[in-house]
Formats: sequence, C-alpha cells, structure tokens
Amino acid sequence: MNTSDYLAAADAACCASGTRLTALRRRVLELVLGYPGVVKAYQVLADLQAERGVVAPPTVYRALDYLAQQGMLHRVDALNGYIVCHHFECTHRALILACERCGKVTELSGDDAFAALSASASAAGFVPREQTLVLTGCCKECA
Amino acid sequence: MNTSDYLAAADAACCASGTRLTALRRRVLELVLGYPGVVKAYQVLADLQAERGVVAPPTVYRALDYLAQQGMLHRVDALNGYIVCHHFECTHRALILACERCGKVTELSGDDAFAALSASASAAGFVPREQTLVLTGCCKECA
DNA sequence: CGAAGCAATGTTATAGTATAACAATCTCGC
DNA sequence: GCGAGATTGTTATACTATAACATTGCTTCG
Ligand SMILES: [Zn+2]
Ligand SMILES: [Zn+2]
Ligand SMILES: [Zn+2]
Ligand SMILES: [Zn+2]
Repeated sequence: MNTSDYLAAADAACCASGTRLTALRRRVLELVLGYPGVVKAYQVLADLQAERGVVAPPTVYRALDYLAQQGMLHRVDALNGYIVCHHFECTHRALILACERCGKVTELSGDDAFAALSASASAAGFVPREQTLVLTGCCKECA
Repeated sequence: MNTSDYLAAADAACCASGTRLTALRRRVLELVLGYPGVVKAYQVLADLQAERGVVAPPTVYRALDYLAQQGMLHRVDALNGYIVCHHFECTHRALILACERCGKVTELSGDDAFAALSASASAAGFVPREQTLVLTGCCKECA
C-alpha cells in the first residue's frame, strides 16, 4: 500500500471511530511514514518546527497518542518511540523486532505469541491489555 | 528468602562473575528491596541523597545498570523502572505482569512464552537478546 | 444566524528520565 | 609502594513527557 492509499485508509478508519484525522494529525502521520524505522517524538517535533515555526511538545505528543490509539502507530517503550502499523484495520497483537545495531524495526503478527503469554498470565489471574510486545536483538542483515 | 540471605547470595553471584558487590551497589540493592513493586531511579537517588547528602544521577544509574546486568534487577521499560529478581541464580527469561491500576508487579518465568516468541522471530532471521517481557493490564485484585 | 457545548490546538512552564565527559579515588596483584 | 584497571565523584547537559490553562474551531440546535 502506498502512502496515499494508506492515508486514505487511515482517514476512513478515524471517521469510522467517530473521530477526525485532522490536518495536524495527518501531517504527523505523514512525517512518521517518511522514516524507515522507529521515530521519536522530538524528531517529529523538529520536523514540524521546520515547517511551521514555533511548535510545542504537547502538540506532537497529542497527535502521536491519538494515532497510537487509532492503531496507526505502535508505541515502542523500549525505544521511546513509535512505529507505523501497516495493518491497523485488523485488531491484532504486534510483535516488534528491534535491531540494536542498525535500528531497523520489523513488525510481525504477535497473536500466536500473545496467546502463549496470556496463558501464563491468566494462571496468575492477570488480564493483559497491552498489545505490543518488543524483542530487541540483532537482525538478519547485522548478524 | 529474607533480605540478608538474598544479599549474601547476590554477593556470591557477583564474586562468581568476577565483579564486586561494592558498598554502594549493595546499598542500592537494599533500597530497591525495600520497595514492594517497581522502583524508579530517582526514588533511589532521593533515598541516597537523604543518607549521604549530595549524590548525582550517574551514581545511581551505574549501580542499577550493574545490578540489572548481574541479574538482581530487571529493568521494566514500560514503567521506566526496575524490579527485584528473586531467582537470579538461574538464567531465565522474565515475564512481568504490571497492573495499571494498583502498580503491583508480578514476575513469572517467561521461558515458555519466550520460546514462542523466538520461534516467530527466528522465522524473520532475528536473534533476540532481551530477556524481559512486560504485559500491562489488570491484576486479580483489581479486576 | 448565533450561542452553547465539545473537540482540538496553542502556550507556558515544569517534571521526569538518562547520559556524556572528565576528574578523583580505590583495589588488587606485582 | 607502584601501576593498571575498576569504581565513584562531579558537572553539565540532553532527552522525554505532562500539567494547566487559554484559545480556536467545528457542530448542533433553537
Ligand atoms: Zn501493527
Ligand atoms: Zn540490524
Ligand atoms: Zn527474574
Ligand atoms: Zn492491581
């Protein structure tokens, strides 16, 4: 799916949830799409500032939070950043593989793996909410 | 295992790895042991400052990093904190369950779950390093 | 139309987390 | 004692994130 189609699909998904993909949110999403791997909030902030002059952190964090809520982005705690989700339409668990050397990030479906974790968690009476699992390590190219 | 025995075992493990559980590192470990759940670096920093006067962040971060390397602590990225590992002798994967309501943290063996994730990762040629998996959600008491 | 109500964004200030870089001190074997 | 390497101290700064309140803009209903 190219960027234009992706944005159109994202727009539709936002409308479907009764919210709006505003110009700002759309632009933030475009900026994140423009990077290959993990994107930091302050990188987006710098980009926006380059375009618009004064922009404050909350502007960026709000947009990123919104996009993550809608499923277009996954937050990656271990890296203090965000990655684009390319299949936000389907409700899914993400398994993110983050290479510690080159910074490349790959997203797999984590549904199977998540089932295994949920089994362990359920035994402790725990109900997991978080959908994103992260493994750091070394990718194929850097091995 | 009580605190005293734990510290003795930790000391032995450090020696076995050719390193030293210095007075500072030991004290930091004691402080972390004194808290029930996740402990923040700056909480430890404040405690140390109360005891010793001026203490700077690197002092604490170094000790925490060391203890995490040795296996006495697990870093929990999603919470910007650390938890005590109560079975650092055995090499193991941690599966951490963090309750979003009460803040309680439970650690399970994550070996089985990790095997499932590794299988997915291996298919992508990825070699995982990180040992700590975190699930956020709601614990039994808060359900 | 126009005001009310709510969502979104702007603005200012501050809180919280982490590391770089270099100096001083300590430990241990020789 | 002496030197090498590990540890800790010190200073400064970078990076990440949110609180709190003001302003703007859209939508709906009378
Ligand atoms: Zn995804
Ligand atoms: Zn790589
Ligand atoms: Zn453990
Ligand atoms: Zn709870």
